[in-house]
Amino acid sequence: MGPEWRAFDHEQRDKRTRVGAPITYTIHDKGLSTMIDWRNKDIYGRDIPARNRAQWYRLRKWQRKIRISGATERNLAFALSELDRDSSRLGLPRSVREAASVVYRSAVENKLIRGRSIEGVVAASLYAACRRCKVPRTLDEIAEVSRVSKKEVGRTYRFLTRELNIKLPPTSPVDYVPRFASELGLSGEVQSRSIEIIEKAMEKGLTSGRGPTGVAAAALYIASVLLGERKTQRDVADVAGVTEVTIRNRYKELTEQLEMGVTL
Amino acid sequence: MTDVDIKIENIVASASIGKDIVLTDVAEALEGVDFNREQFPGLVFKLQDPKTAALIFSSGKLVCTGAKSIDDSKLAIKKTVDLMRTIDTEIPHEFDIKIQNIVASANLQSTLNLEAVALELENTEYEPEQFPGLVYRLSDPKVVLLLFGSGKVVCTGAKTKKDAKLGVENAKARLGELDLI
DNA sequence: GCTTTAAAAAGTAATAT
DNA sequence: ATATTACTTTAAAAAGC
Repeated sequence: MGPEWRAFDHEQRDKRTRVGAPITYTIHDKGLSTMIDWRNKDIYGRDIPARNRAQWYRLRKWQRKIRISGATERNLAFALSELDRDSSRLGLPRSVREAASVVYRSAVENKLIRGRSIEGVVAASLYAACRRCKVPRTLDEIAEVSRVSKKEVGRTYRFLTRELNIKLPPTSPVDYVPRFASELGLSGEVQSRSIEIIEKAMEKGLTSGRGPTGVAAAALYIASVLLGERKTQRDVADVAGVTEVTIRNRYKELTEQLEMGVTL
Repeated sequence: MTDVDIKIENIVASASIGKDIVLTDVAEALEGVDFNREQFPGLVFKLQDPKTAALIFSSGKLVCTGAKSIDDSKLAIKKTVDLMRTIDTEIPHEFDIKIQNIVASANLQSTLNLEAVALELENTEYEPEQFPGLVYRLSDPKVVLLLFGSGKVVCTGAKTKKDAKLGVENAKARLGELDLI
């Protein structure tokens, strides 16, 4: 995973360099930039002739706009670099990263960044995008790669979804199956069986209030045993980020309440 | 219409004694006191009967939590202030007590499919990854309910027992209207 | 927003036996 | 492997950072 995301990261960094978007460069009014005095004086402190005042005001107004858009672009560039970093560390495809940037940009357009950190809004946008794209990451995983706490990612996510009217259903355990199965090296048959188990569980109300990752982990564990590709609870627990106790609890509940025979 | 039994689990009340308090004096004279000004400006005093905790501030205002009934909450505050008066005899005998929040639990006697409730019911938040309960914000009365798959409910934010009960009843009625119960 | 208090719900986690 | 203990969420007040 190392080389891949590094290459990804470098590609993005190079792209940014090519388009010349400043990331960390502090732009003060140096170099080509010229201050337009806020008093009606020229650079020698002389009053500006009345006939030139109108033009002076226009220049001042124009500069204000430039300075503001400069800060906006600088922040957007920083946000996008954060998004690239988080996304690559999570091994997310470009489409998800782009979906997240759409959420972030609309957050900016709706002035939702005020009082919040760019990192936090980026992390929450990415969390939302992952869910929307059906490749969910847990709040813990998002918090791990960003330098935002789980609490703040969750809080900002709720704020964004509420303010931007983004309606996302709770994450389905089904959406975790492909990723977990892949990391465990489980076949497509096991994945299909897991999904069947989860759907039956949902119909019988066995998923209400339970963590999606725990349900997905238990379903994968059961399916792996049923189809002769047995994985240990420890291995499944590790990829799903839950404890063996949780897998055991879900496993018991599913085998008891669904028609499955004891396969332990 | 739908009679629901509510059990009050906790009450938060506040009061304002008309006089400033020297917290260090109270801390030395009473037992069951925790006071770290750097950590929190209020002095924490735990009363055994009614089993409550009071936060006492130098301004003479205090907060009482933990009581299971409005009467207990008021009694706890009076007992606490009586103890404070043994240190400062100038403390008035008359002062107002205001109930700020009531937390109650109830049982809808019917399991709930939370993912369905999340889809149909308005003003809800359901994130099972974070918490097993579904958060339902009611506007009339203005309370917040936590709905669980078991049918158990927690209602908080009410200032009267009537509103706590009404909150659960209105939530139950709404769930019934949407065929979610 | 945070700090502190109390309490319920049910799931999950960490630690003890 | 099971039994505790503890933390997640909700509301509200207090004084101050």
